[in-house]
Amino acid sequence: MARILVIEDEKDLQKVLEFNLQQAGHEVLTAGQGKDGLKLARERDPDLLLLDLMLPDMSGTEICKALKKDPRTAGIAILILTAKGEELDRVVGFELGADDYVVKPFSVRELLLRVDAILRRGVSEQGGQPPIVFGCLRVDREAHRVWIDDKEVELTAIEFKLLVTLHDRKNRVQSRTVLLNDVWGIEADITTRTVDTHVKRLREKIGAAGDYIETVRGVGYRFADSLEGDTR
Amino acid sequence: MARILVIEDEKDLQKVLEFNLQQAGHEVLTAGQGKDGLKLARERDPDLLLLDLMLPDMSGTEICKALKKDPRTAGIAILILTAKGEELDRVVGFELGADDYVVKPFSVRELLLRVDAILRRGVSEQGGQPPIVFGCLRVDREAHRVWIDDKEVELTAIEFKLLVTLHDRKNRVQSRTVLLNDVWGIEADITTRTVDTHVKRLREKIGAAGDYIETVRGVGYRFADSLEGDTR
DNA sequence: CGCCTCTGTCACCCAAACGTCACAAAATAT
DNA sequence: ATATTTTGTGACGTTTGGGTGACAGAGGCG
Repeated sequence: MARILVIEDEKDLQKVLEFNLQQAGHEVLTAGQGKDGLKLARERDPDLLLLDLMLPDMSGTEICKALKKDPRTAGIAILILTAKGEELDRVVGFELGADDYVVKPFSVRELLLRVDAILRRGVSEQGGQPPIVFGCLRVDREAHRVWIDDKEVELTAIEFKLLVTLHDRKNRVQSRTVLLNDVWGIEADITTRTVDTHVKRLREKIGAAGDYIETVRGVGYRFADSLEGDTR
Repeated sequence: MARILVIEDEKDLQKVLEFNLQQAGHEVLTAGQGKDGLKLARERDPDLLLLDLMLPDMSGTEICKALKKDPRTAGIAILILTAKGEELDRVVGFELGADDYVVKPFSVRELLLRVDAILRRGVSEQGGQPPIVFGCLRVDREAHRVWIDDKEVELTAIEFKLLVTLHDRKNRVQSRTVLLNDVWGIEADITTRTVDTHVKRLREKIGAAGDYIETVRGVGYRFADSLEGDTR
């Protein structure tokens, strides 16, 4: 299961994609315009973007560029939907950083297979992200290992994901709802102490680095953005 | 830059591959049939062959065999393109001397990455990859032989490939999905204990070196990156 | 100062994940 | 053809991790 953003102005196609992707067990976000799409991409941090190149307000290539330029969104895999051979040529070189493309008209089945192919690699192991080194904390995403002051600590899968997620959204408060959604991949069901408990365990395990995770009362949790001195 | 021969009967895919490989700076030759392909391979001596297994006139395995048998063409690296469901040949192709295979549909980016990986090895040439010597473990990739403490152990084809794959991705966790795709060459349908079982058999056979293969609960398996307690 | 809400903490129980085994199917050798 | 090896799969037992609810403590607000 992954979070997939579809940017496509043609309503029919949008519906078809949405339905089929959901059917395949994915969470689907949709946008009919480039501007909305960009905003959604930044806010919701999807795993994969299905991008129509021909949009009413801006070209898909611009979107592509914009996303790849920003480190926070550069990790999003992009699958381009393109209609014309001419467009194809420009994109195909992957100068834009797209992972794959499909030429319209395509069969839905074909598309789904490609989506799987991309997610198979992308979701679990994206080496494209910046390494995590923050104060006494060091994280190897690919190895799934964490060190505090050069001493390795063992985190469980969820603890690891929680840490990485918070760190990647440094200085932005994450509500429990958002965390449940992104780390656990479940719908918000806020009556539990699940998040708190895991934050507690995480803080405990990472010792000194536990201070980097700040509680924002009434809102959620936040990874500190700088080491000592407070707000600038 | 390298010279790459593509043997693929599906016209669309052929075009896409040709374009992208050229874009990546390679010289590309194409053939739609096995016979033409063999001829080209002999005449032009490419560095790499992208080989579809399902061809109109002859099977890809035959081509593979023919090329590997002739010392003049035995040095050509081969990357097999195989469709899902087209069984066989993961092991067969491997034993025939293919360097890698990719399951259709693949993302173009993924393919390009693999092509690069193969060519990179090819540069240093000589059966290519760095030799595997790690602790008490020693592996001869070409001879398909494995020693533990100078004592040879017999591995089956899959066990061997599993070991090599894990080792080549030292210190990077490989999920079962990825392993199924890369070692077995099948789409991920995880409801089985296939990977576990093979890891178990492998660990058993390689004795002391079994410890090098670490389980990362909730994620996958990982080959240790150094021998003892490590920091860094 | 007191109340109320939100968070930290703990211990328990269940379920998911893994290791292991045995067996059947498939491939391969004889 | 039969014998043997190799592989995939379902069942089972074990372990670990994670969700839950209760409770205490802290922080905020009037």
